Amino acid sequence: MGAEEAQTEKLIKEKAKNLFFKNGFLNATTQEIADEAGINRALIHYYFRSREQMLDTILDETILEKKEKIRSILLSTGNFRDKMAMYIHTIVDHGLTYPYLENFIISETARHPEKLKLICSRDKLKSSDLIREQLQEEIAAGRLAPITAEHFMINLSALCNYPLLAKGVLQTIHGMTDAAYRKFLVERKRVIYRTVFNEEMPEFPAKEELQKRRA
Amino acid sequence: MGAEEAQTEKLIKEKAKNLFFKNGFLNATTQEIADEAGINRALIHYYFRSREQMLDTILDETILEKKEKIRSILLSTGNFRDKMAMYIHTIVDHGLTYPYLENFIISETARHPEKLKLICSRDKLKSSDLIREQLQEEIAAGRLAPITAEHFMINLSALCNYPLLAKGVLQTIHGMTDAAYRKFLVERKRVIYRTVFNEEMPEFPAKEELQKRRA
DNA sequence: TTTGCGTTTAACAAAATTGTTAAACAAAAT
DNA sequence: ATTTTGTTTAACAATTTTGTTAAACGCAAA
Repeated sequence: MGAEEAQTEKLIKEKAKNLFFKNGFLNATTQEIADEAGINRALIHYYFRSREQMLDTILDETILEKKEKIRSILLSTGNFRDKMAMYIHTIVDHGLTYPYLENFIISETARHPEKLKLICSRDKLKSSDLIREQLQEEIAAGRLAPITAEHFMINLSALCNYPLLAKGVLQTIHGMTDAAYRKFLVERKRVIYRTVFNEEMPEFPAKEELQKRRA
Repeated sequence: MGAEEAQTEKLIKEKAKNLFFKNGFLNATTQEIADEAGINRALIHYYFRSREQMLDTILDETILEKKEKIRSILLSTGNFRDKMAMYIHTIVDHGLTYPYLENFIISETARHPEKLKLICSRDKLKSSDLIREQLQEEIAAGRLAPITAEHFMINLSALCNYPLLAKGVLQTIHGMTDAAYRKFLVERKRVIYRTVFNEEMPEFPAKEELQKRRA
């Protein structure tokens, strides 16, 4: 053993994440997950006790991962616009991996509001709180039209997340292949920045810088 | 019967729509729907043959209703910005009734892509096609920063729909009651207009005008 | 009244999904 | 070699969910 210790458990989580967050199969059965991972269905119960508990685990992990990325950007030193550019990059790139994550959160928590409360109660500061001060500076300096931190943050979330959420719909309407969709998302980074700030996105953050952050 | 002819069928559809599109119970069972409508489960099969077919019916109806509203606005005569203001009003107001509709579409069609193709194939023109000409005029006249019709329309969709999609999440994070959420959505109409056009939203469309359109 | 028709129901059947258990298996420790 | 420990499996049981059917009901027309 040793080497394979948590191997299978990891494999199951990985494949489940793919089904739910990458392919948007919101109602994947334990059997389908087992098939995807090439293992027996009972194994899922061996490692996670129940389907429910496995779901909670992978959801928790994935949300935490994304939230950590966001926090580290919003809490970093640096000027406001660069931070926001970084935010856009990070969210959109994350969405390239897990386009349906937000969608999953939304429907999962519609059914189990207590889970959402638990998730939210863990971080004391909302992301809008983390940008409020710098945002107000920007506005005071006349570099940005007046807007509350909440609306600003929701604008940004909306512009970044919606194209991910609606992946299937957008691809079908505009007849995009997967490659075309990826290209479209990359374009969108600039569009989002322009829409929010009404000016071109600076080249920073450089790709190497992004790589570092992502690691 | 006569009077009660399609009474029950309508009731079932109504209640199902509430469960799915208003409350976000994406996996509501036929039993839950029956309970909600205060009728026997078998009735649902009597009227719709199967759960699947009932789902298709109410989804079709609701999408069509929303698309008709959008089309009538985009195809109406009138200047570009007023149309867009009307669009924002309409989408957000529709979302007050059915916040989880988009969410439902997304996850339903992730599982059954052929349904999405069917829905999309019915209208030959995408909404981005309907605004392209006027949008380009605005840009040519220097009243709007250059942007493709696709990105513009997706920006608008994102800003309008995301706060609806994420209703539960937003309410929980910001501790909003239902009343507070409604107020927030109304505020957002102006925010969206400002974000897209970088200027205040005109008072038009007047409330009466909106009422007429909605009817 | 009773006949007929659409509606509604309860009871049953079938299928799908989840959860459990005991036994087989493999690799490391004794 | 055999015992131990953790892993994997197949077979079974329980539950949930969907779909079917035959009979009861109520109202309108004959």
